[in-house]
Amino acid sequence: MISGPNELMTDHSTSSAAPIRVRIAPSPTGDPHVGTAYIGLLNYIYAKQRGGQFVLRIEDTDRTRFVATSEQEIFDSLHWLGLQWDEGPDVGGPYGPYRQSERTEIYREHVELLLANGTAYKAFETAEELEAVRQSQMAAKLPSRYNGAHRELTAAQIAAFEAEGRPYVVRLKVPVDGETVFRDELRGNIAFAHKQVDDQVLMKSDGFPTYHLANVVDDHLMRITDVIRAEEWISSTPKHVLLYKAFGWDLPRFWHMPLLRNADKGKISKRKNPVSLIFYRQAGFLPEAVINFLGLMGGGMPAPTEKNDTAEIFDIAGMLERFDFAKISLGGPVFDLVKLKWLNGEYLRKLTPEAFFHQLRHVLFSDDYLRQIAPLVQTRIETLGQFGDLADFFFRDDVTPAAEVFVPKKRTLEETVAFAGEQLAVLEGCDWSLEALETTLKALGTAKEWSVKENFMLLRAIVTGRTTSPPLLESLIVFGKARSLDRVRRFVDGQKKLANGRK
RNA sequence: GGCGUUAUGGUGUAACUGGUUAACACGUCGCCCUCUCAAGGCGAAGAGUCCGGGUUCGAGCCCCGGUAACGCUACCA
Repeated sequence: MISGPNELMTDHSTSSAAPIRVRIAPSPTGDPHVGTAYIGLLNYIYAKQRGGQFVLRIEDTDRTRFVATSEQEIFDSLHWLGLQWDEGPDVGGPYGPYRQSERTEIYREHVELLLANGTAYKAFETAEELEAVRQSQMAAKLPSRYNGAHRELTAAQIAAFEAEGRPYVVRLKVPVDGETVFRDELRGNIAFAHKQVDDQVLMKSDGFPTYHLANVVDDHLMRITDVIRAEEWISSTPKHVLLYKAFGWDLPRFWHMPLLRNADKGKISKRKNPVSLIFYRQAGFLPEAVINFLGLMGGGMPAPTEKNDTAEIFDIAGMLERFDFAKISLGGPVFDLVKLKWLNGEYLRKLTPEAFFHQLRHVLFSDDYLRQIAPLVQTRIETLGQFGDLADFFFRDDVTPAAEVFVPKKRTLEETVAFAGEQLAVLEGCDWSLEALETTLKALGTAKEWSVKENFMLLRAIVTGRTTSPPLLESLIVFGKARSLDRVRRFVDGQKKLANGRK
């Protein structure tokens, strides 16, 4: 029985008695992401339109990618955008804790339940062994999937492995035959044959759950009624459905939202687009404009139909009034920076002169920012009037240096641009501290046989637009990782475009 | 490779339950305003709705078959 999205939509809008509860579950693994804001906004709107609750949960089960400062930055960025949650690690709530790393005992108990009822099993292979299997499968052009070697271990075998003290993971025992069908509220029914569903690891050998387990357990325990998340989760939804069944729990509704895209249509990524909310804040985008723009992505709002119709300009209140989840369009929208800038300009122009001054004063020329810049220039100028001669790049958006400025004497344009690309790559993964920047950059220089001078001068030219500037590394730190990377990325992209144009 | 999702100008969206020359915004180009640049005003180009069949008096909307893009394919989320 196939039912269309519309039918699905209407059958719960009137019935569902449980109070609506939704959540976002960002991972503290780096800068707060624009995709988190997008999904966060949608969840917020959905809950508030229905008198429901919006929950923020921190998905920090991956300790290898954990970034200590990230959680606070997620809070700050979402608040900056005007999103507030009813429950979360910082505000508490009746279903806490809201940080998954503090719920490990809960997951452990739940895994025991699955082990006991036979819907999960222990597997003792090492990560290396699994990787080898995967490689050979790929080489043989077979679908890479867990081969199920430890699926039917006897009690004696398990006891033996455990006696050895061998670490193990717990896997979901996906039925061999049949299929799992679930409803996506925007698309209708989606079916996956069980042959296609892997025996997902639920509990890692370090005792932490994977997303799949933690997410299902938490959503159930936190009484989440609607899971509104990105489309990339569709393929793992059958695993989640199987888990709900294994526990004997009711399913939430699933809404998979289209993925934000780069201009080349790929899933939005930092290599091709600024994705850090910190970037948007520091670069002087107004939160109202960012929210408005996000609200435009994927439809949902009534569109303007007549000339000079201003329906495209709206705030969160407007979205609460008019946003319609049934009208979401499913094609992945391109995150078009050009249109975002236009919108931002609209908001800037609407500001009163006093409010505009306030923005300038507190965003671009904040005391905090100036205080960090001041020591970098103090010994290098003779009148205060020269400040701008040296520090202009801290306040500019476009510093594009000419080839004469950035290409070292003994290098060609091509190899220079290529090296800048290498700089970008290593900088992306680099901790934004003096020591880390210095060792990372120098290591790259050594590897590619670029002298420290060539290396640093190139980066200086890219970031400051000049060959003379305050100390490079200190400047990078003050200017910030998000904006510095954006500058390098734009430089590399721009030069590549020029090169293509010459061909 | 396997599975899944999606498909309207360059971009974001619109087109009521199939009904006249596919609409609006961004961008682009031109003109006006103007000391410049923006803003603002006016105007233009740009899609025949991924392709091929079918149903129908009539299809962007329905059906069938392709194609392409994207996503997933981890002891990441």
